[in-house]
Amino acid sequence: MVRVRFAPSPTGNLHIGGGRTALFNWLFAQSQKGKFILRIEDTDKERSSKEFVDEILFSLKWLGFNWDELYYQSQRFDRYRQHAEGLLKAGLAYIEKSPEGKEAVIFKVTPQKISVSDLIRGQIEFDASLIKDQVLIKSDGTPTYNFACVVDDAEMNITHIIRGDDHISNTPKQLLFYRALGFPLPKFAHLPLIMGMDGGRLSKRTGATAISDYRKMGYLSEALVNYLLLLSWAPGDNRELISIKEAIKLFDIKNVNKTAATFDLKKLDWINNQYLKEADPEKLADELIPLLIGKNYINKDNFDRSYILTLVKLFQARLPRLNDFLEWADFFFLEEPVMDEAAREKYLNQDLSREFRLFSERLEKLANFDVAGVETAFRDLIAELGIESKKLIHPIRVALTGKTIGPGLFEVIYCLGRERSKTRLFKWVKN
RNA sequence: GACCCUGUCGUCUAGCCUGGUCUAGGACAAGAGCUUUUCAAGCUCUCGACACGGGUUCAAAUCCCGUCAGGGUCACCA
Repeated sequence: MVRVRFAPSPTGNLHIGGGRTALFNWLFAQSQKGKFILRIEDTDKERSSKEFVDEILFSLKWLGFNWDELYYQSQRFDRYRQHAEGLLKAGLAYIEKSPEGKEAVIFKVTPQKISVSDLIRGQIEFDASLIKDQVLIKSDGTPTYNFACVVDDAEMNITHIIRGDDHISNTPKQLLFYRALGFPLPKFAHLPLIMGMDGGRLSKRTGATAISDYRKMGYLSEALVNYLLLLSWAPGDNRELISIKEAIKLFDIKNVNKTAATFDLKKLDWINNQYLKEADPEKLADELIPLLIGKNYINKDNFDRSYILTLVKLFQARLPRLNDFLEWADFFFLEEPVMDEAAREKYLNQDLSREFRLFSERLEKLANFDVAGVETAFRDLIAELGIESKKLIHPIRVALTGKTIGPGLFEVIYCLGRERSKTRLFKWVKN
């Protein structure tokens, strides 16, 4: 039975790299019908916090990676201590006293060649004579990362260790512990790192790093997972949009790339838009409603859900991020549209009083105020005036929305309603 | 600096294992155009890569060696 684990340290939010490591572990477990274990590595009491634990758990759930078992290293100190004692008795470790008289347990490294067969990279050779003796138990009584990690992975029967590239150099040290402790060896797979657009480490300077930041910006978890998946794996048939279900069927750890990948927000935007197009408007509305309330665009206790649903449908196909709706559709919620000055300059710097008045009259007289009716009213008017439709369509859009871009004008007018449309047009009519 | 990993369009990648079908395919971005209504949507087109040098071979993106470049690790942090 395959058992993998994701072992974050609660010293910060779950970041993009961690999310991707969790994804590949979870995916591998699913594809092998194995178990996905979550282990919180909170041995550093100073830097760990409950808030980060909660945040990490929340983000993992949001991404859809549910775990089968959950452990905390802080609750297992006796296990590490016990194994350290064993190594001490076996003469494989020794005690070192600090000037204050505190004792640390140190592992004696014997020079030797060590080789690991990595599922992604193949054979990797190390020379243990370059590795110095390793601390197992620090003088404050807590275990070091590498030691706790080995004890846990062995006791939790982890069969495959899938983790970031940055752990390659920890591997020989851990291997030495496995041998000394007499534990069977798991298989290793080291994932390539994710880099920022500047080629360096993904950092806050080069963009958001926390998974939760992406959630707050309006990325769908399915889209983010799809993007992360593509960052070092491909199905091989040029497809880019892959549901997690398909990924489970197609995934093979051996096909994971070896090269570090650069995180490209533009591509994430594209993928997110693809998912937004197909998303259930009801769900999108659920996400948006609290945000609309927060902006005072709608009243918490009294709003028209079906109206919001209509607007979501109008915009969802063109949004890179769901939250862009707040800005792009603001004119539906504000008393007056926020006017883009450049747009006003370009389209409303002429006297269109006559045209706007005539159009308003047509809207007024409309028997069926629907999208088709609005369009007919408009087409009839420009035919009568003998002008090109674009001469009037852009100014009307700017007058109604304050923007030069947006959904089709007739749908906008229909959703805005007869009265609001007329009122906004009349603002530009001179008597 | 030492050790380790990696090197295909600006970016993500297919191809590499099992050399010829690769004058290297797809996607994002960028540029151009179309869409008798905009565009951040849609459609079409264009630009654009095998890091470099040797070798093996009839034949190399594919195999071997070297160089260079990028990244990672060298904590009583995880």
